[in-house]
Amino acid sequence: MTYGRTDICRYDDAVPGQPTITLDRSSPVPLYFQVAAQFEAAILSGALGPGERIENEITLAKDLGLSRPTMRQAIQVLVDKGMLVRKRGVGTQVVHGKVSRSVELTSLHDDLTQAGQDPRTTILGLERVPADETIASELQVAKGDDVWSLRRLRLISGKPLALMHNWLPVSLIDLEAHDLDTDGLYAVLRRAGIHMRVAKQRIGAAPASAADAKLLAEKRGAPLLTMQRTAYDNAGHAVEYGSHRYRPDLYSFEITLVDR
Amino acid sequence: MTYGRTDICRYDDAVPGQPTITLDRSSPVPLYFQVAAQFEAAILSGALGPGERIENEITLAKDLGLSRPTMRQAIQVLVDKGMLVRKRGVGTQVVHGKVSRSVELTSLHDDLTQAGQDPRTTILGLERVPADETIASELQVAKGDDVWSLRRLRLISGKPLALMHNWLPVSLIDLEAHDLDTDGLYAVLRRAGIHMRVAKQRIGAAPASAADAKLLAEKRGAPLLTMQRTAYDNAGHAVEYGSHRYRPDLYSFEITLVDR
DNA sequence: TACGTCCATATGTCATGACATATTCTTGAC
DNA sequence: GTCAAGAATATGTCATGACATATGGACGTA
Repeated sequence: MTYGRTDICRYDDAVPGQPTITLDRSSPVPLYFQVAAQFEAAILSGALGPGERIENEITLAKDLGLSRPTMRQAIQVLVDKGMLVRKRGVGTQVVHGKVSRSVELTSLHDDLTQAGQDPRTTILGLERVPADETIASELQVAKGDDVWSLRRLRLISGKPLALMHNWLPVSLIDLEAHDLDTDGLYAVLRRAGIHMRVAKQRIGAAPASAADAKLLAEKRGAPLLTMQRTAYDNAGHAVEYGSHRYRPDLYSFEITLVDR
Repeated sequence: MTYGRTDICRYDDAVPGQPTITLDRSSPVPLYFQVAAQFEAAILSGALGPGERIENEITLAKDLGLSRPTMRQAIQVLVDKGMLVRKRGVGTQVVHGKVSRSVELTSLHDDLTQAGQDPRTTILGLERVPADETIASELQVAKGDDVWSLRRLRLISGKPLALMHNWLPVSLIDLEAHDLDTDGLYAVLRRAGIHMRVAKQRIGAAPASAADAKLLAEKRGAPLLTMQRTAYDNAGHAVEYGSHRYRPDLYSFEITLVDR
């Protein structure tokens, strides 16, 4: 059997509950990713329920016309996401418990948009300022060097949700306030060809200062959820440092941990 | 060249900065894991500094007598941990910025012990109680079924750090208070042959209640960091549900996110 | 009936080989 | 001297094959 550039392989499983997988070998999207995405969709849609076992790797690979390593790689993607659990000698099954999207390398704006909300943003300030000790260290620039300072208030359904303060190296990008009105910071960076690769976050809690309280419509001293994040690009250079405050009644962090 | 059961391969690189890797093919520890662990040690010790490039996969594999997929798998472990960054056509390098241990599937007790602290625990209560709606749903048992209810106060250097409330299915294990005096809950579970595989956490903030405040030596209404966690074992069954409160001046969560 | 052994099953680990593609450097032409 | 084409390099993806090992059930024996 020979595969042309536009071959499409379909695999209709007779077993009820097993999803229908479609492969497009002409697509630039890797095969393992195509398989993983379709299994993920099946799990999220409920076609594959919690605890349900999927076909074994070898059979799946054969039916789809793939090698076992490729099939394994596809399954591994979902195991890493905490959606599937492998049991040696037994098989692979969907995890119990409701599957929720885990914390990924996205901005708050992305998160909210994907959740079907309609986030709005007020720019409180965009200016170039000299980096203090902390900012210089996080962004790997010299103390006193100019950096962007961006302060924003994020609103959801008209209610203030988060107070965000970001710092970026001026060498990286020319920020314009009107770009940030409609899109999130990360969307602007992506358009400029800057892609995040690694980020380190610290999540804590702190009382609202008088200024915080006024902007977030809370009382002074009220508990706020805080997050500091430093993000790095492909080259490993610091791209952004942010210090944010969230209203805890409107926002929380969800994380899925997988032991390997 | 033939490998016996006790062969030891060593690889001394002439390039400064490249770590010395020792392989033990008689060990039950997978080869890729041995390689990854030694690279990780080299990075954490500073022998491999931020931004430093490591040898390419093919050369490394050849020098160590491994296949490329195995070498790749070893590197992938550290890429997943956010310690290495791959750049196609260029090479693999250590990420910039200080490398910190990311949030893993460990308990607070494990975290503190590893950090060289000396955590102490006070058991506030250990009893069997009927599960309410929330607990029953999280632990996948019927509402009203008996579950363990465990309340503990964690202290560090004599200061109260966290107030922890855990629920576990009674069918899982027989909990004894004296076991929990010295070790953490997760250590007790591990000894009983119960291994966590996946956990879902939600991190937020809330004001201290009067009872919280008294136990944590804070004022009523003071901000507390909160975390709810449900952990699942190999089989995908819920093992533990916990609702915890932390003093934000003494504890925060650190997370490393990696985009793939 | 209870227990232990054996076997089928499915994932875990590892080797070899091949081609695709992004990146960077070098070389050559205008 | 500058820019573009091409070569070198290194990771990304995929196929094939083999053996190791944990799990669970079936079968046989005491």
